[in-house]
Amino acid sequence: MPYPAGHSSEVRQRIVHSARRLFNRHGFDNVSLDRIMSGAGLTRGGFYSYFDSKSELYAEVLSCFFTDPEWKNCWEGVEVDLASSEVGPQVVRAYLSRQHFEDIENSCPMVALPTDVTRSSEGAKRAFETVFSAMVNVLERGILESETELQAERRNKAEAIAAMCIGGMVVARAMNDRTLADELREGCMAVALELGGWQTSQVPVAG
Amino acid sequence: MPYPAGHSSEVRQRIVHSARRLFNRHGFDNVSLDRIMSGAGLTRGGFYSYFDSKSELYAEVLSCFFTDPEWKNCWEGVEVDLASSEVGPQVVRAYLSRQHFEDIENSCPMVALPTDVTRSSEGAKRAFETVFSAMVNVLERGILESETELQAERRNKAEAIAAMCIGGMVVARAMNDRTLADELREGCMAVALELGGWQTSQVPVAG
DNA sequence: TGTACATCAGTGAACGCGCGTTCACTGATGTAC
DNA sequence: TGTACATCAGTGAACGCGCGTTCACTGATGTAC
Repeated sequence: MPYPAGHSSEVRQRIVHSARRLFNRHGFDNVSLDRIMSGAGLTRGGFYSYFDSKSELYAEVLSCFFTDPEWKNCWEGVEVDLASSEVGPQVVRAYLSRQHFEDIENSCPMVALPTDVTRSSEGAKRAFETVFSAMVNVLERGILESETELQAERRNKAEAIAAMCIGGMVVARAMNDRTLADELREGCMAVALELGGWQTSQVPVAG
Repeated sequence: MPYPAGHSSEVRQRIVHSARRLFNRHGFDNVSLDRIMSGAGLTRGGFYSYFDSKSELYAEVLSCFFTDPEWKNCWEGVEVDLASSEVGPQVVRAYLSRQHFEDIENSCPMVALPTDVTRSSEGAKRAFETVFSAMVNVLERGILESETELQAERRNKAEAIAAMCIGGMVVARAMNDRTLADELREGCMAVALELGGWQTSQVPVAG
């Protein structure tokens, strides 16, 4: 055993992190193994000691996002405490924050890569599903059990809020006009918070 | 003038349509000019008589979607009448329909290509913005003026509904499990219709 | 402590391939007479 | 009506390039003695 135990898993993680940064910015297909490996401090050839093919990385990058303890620090300045009863509005505010909008490299891959996943393998889609379900679970827990809402209705709302968060960010990033993007992002935030019962209706001040 | 007038614009449209089908399915970067041109019944070399570069096509494909009279027939079986007072719920139902989910080639490019646009040129982003604004305008007009809602609030709601429609479809397509995708799509439809004031709360029957 | 060694993580040249783009050419077209 | 011609839409071979993947090799490592 010429190399210390844990060496290989540490290197593997470095490759995945490098890939996530590059994939988030350029998509699956516009990133070469050269760039991924040099981002991890290695050279091209070594890749195949860790993965069987490039596409095997896709699912790995997705799965690691929510399991990685790092993700909670991705959107600086926005606290997310999974145990808190305020977790619902916290997640919505963090997800639709200006920080998350701007920080593409550390972005949630559901915002940066959804259509890449659609065109990709079953494994990547399964990983996407898991990440999405995790997000919906967190939001569902955050919806107050007050009123006479049935559980199915709460689940339904949580899914819709998640879709609005992801959709709002995806569309905002595809726009050219920053003002329009901000308006959309903040509008989605207000409506999502109201939907979850976390804030009463509030009209954004017209510029 | 050895070729009839209108010949060149007819060919140009054939190229754009071929490109739209292929882009929608495979993304901007995974489609070669060879495939686009042969889809239009031509060969590679002719492309540069119509466009300066491949990326010039991106914006063109996006802009043509809403201006093209074809789009209203894209999602077979779902009537959309832009003049109708029922246009709001009609657009939501059509957009989140099973047909639109399945028909990727004729899909709205905002669902099939949003992250490709994010990584693309300013021109493509401007075109995306225009298509999105058109959708928001239609939804806004569909929101009843009843109640004391201010105009800014209606606009805000229309944007949020559009983001939910796009986000719901994007995420549903990235999933592996068809049942989960259907649940999400229908859940978003119910919540979007309620948000627009077009339907009272309705809990989907649990399987 | 010091030396020889087996291991294997990582290297980098090489492969076949498909891409976007260019360009000299072809041949179908409407026109002139 | 028929023939010669100028035009230019479309062709397809060629270019340079970067990619994913392979593989014979290197050299840093911990171990044996």
